[in-house]
Amino acid sequence: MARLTRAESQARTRERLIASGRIAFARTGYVSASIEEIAEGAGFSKGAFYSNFATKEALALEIARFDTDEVVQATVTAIDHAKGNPDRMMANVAALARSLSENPDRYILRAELMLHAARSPGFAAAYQEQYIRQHQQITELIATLLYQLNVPPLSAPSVLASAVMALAQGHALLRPVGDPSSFAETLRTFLDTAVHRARLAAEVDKSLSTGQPRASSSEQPA
Amino acid sequence: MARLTRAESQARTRERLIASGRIAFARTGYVSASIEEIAEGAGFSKGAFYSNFATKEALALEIARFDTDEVVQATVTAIDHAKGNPDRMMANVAALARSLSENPDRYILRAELMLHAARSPGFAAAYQEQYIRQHQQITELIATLLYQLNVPPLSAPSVLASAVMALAQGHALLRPVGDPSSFAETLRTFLDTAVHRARLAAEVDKSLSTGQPRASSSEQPA
Amino acid sequence: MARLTRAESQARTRERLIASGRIAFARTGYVSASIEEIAEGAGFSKGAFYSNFATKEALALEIARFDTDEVVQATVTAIDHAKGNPDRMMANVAALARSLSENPDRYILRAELMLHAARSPGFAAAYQEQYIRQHQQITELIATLLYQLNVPPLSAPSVLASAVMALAQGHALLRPVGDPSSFAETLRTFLDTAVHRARLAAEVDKSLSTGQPRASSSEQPA
Amino acid sequence: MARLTRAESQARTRERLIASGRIAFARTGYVSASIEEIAEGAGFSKGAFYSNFATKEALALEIARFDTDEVVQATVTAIDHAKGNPDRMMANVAALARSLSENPDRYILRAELMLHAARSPGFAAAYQEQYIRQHQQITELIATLLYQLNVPPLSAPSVLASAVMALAQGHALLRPVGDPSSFAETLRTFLDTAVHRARLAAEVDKSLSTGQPRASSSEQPA
DNA sequence: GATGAATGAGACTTCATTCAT
DNA sequence: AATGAATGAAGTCTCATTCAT
Repeated sequence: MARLTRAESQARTRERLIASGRIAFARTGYVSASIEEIAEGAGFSKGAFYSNFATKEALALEIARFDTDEVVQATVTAIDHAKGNPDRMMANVAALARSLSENPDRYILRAELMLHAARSPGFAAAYQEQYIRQHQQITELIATLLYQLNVPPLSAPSVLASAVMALAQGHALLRPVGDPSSFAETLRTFLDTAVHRARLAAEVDKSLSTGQPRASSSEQPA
Repeated sequence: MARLTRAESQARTRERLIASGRIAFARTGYVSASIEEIAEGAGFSKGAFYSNFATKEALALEIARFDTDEVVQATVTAIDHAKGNPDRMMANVAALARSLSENPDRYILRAELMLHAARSPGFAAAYQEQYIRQHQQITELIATLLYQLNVPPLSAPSVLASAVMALAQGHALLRPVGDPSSFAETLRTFLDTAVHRARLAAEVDKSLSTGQPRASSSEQPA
Repeated sequence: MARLTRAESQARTRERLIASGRIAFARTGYVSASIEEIAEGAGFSKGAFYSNFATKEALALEIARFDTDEVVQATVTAIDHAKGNPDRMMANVAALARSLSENPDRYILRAELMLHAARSPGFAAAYQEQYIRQHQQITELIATLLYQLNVPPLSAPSVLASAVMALAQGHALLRPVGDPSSFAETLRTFLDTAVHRARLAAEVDKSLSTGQPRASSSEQPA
Repeated sequence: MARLTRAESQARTRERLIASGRIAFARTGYVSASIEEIAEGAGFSKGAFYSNFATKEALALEIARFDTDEVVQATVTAIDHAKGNPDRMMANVAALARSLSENPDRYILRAELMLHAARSPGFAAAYQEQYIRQHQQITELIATLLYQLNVPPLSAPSVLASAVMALAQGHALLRPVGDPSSFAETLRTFLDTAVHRARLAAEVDKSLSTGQPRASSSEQPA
């Protein structure tokens, strides 16, 4: 095996601590998760933690960065791989939503971080940067999707992005108290409806101009 | 002033502790809020707390009950006061959404409780009861609203209730990290759209049967 | 045995913690002495310590107060018991010096506190109050002594008080590095000299007026 | 510039660490000063520290040696430069006292070391060697001074040396708690008094033998 | 010789909880 | 019922020291 340089070795340590931290924060909560638990989960001592992060909050921030990177990357990929094809785009977005919401830990973790942000102004400011990055990317995803579907948006894409993010976040929190509904499902319904409506609208325009009757309006949900 | 009986006096103490607990849990977080802080906020000592609640979790549960009672009561009132009038119902629901989301502390508190539920099976079971009560009431509110608006639902009312609750919850969490969007606004948009669509659908049906042209489909958002 | 009231019981706890703290600070040093060590020395748990003192520094301050009280009290007694008699006063002061310097722990403790004062402005301000109390009392002791001995002072009594306190403090610190000299001895020498000089001066005055020779000036040290 | 040899380079590192250690011990205290702080102050890493000193205590010892060397050297110079002239000697001693006491850090540092000596027998033994060197040198300074002034000593010069060292040490510790008096001032007073007394004594002897009146005894302090 | 990541003991402090008053 | 002193476990963080690079 190739010997790791010192820098590589430390980067590995950091990565493991971050991974362990994500698990610990999600499982135990930001406040309750102990440095001991986090370090041990990564296979290190408490001291190693403090060699890599000044405080627990510093780790939380790094986790937020990591988490954002992942989501942004996945979003970019979803857009790029669709290559302008609306059907592929729909499928990609649905798959992305399912994949993200399939692991509720991500949203539990986010809830922890957001609650911490509500109490720590410093952390809030730093976390905000990450939030904005994600929000912009999702806004772009939505705008692209709507454009490709040729669907006039209900609201501005950035507002829709907020709504989508809130919905995903909220769903994850409702689950532990017994709510069986799923964000991916809800989103899927909206997407299908939007497409259906787009197609329907075109059809209606045509039928209006020819005087032919169309499908009943009860099939056209919102 | 009339002397309070022993029972009344204790009930008062409980109430104050519950009120203080809501504030403390929202401000400081469930884990970080100390019994001392809660008791002091109610004007009592730690001992008084333990005379009224076995543990911190027992208080959390009582708080959940209280919170649910408030929301259920407000929902019932919103339905009843509409007296079958769709416009009044629309206004009531919008007002309810605004009033609830105006105080983000309620949702911060709920996030705390939901996260705690994710870790404490006992608490989760107990909180679930409360959640179900709210969910049923909101389902009824939605069903009633849709019925009065004569709008065919996108999904089952109970699923819509979950979505609405998730959206409200999610929005509250997004705020501390800088998201400026508002749940009440989002909901309002949906409501208006739904009404618009309902009216439009009726008009379309009519125009179709008479052959008259209708407003362009681009005015029909989703 | 008489049952202790709650207040009495806590006062006892405080006293024991203070006593234990004095020992621990002197033996182990202010920084190194642990709350555990202090509490255990008093027969309590760490928690009991924090029920009585907010921080280690708060204990240090209480110790300073206690220490000052003792010294001030002893000084007052030394003055009062002399009842204006110069010989008794001399003996009292010498005894006081011996008794204080016989227990070097007091000065070790003081050195710890003074060093801490050099680093903690808050503590310095609070300790200063105690220092001033002692200094004033010792100034009074010295002024009284000089007056009764009818010795014109080398400097202002308050400056002499500083010198005496510094000397006592310094001697205690020199001991651990092997200096065998003693503050009490040094002070005794000064006192005897002062008296001797006072007597001598009177004699010289007399001899001058009668023309009788006196003892050689080489017997009159400084 | 000439390349430093390996040995020279290491000597430089040691010197810097010692200088940084003096500052750190004085500023932060022996116990609280961290190796990191010391190394960083010297522009090195912790590793460099441990390449030069086995433990923190080893550095303390080296610092003690350094400090002693400086004082001894200054004392020797003060004696030598006086070249037997009493007035110059007086001035030199006064200047030395002022220069030493002008930087209270030296005495803060010494207090730290002495307190550490009180707790570490090994360190005490080693520090004692340094103390003795200084004490002997100061004893010689005092003896020389008294001889040149032709003043019969109050006590043995070595005892006076202890007193002077204690006084200097004590004064430095009293300062942080607000004592405004100064060792240099105190010493100056003593020196002036001693000289005055020496001159006076000579005059008195003369006046006694001639029957002439002399200055009032109240001008002759002790 | 110098670096600094990692260790692990130990520090101060907080806090849910108990219990005598 | 209410108080609050005391407990003791647990948490965050510091730091002297080691050792591979």
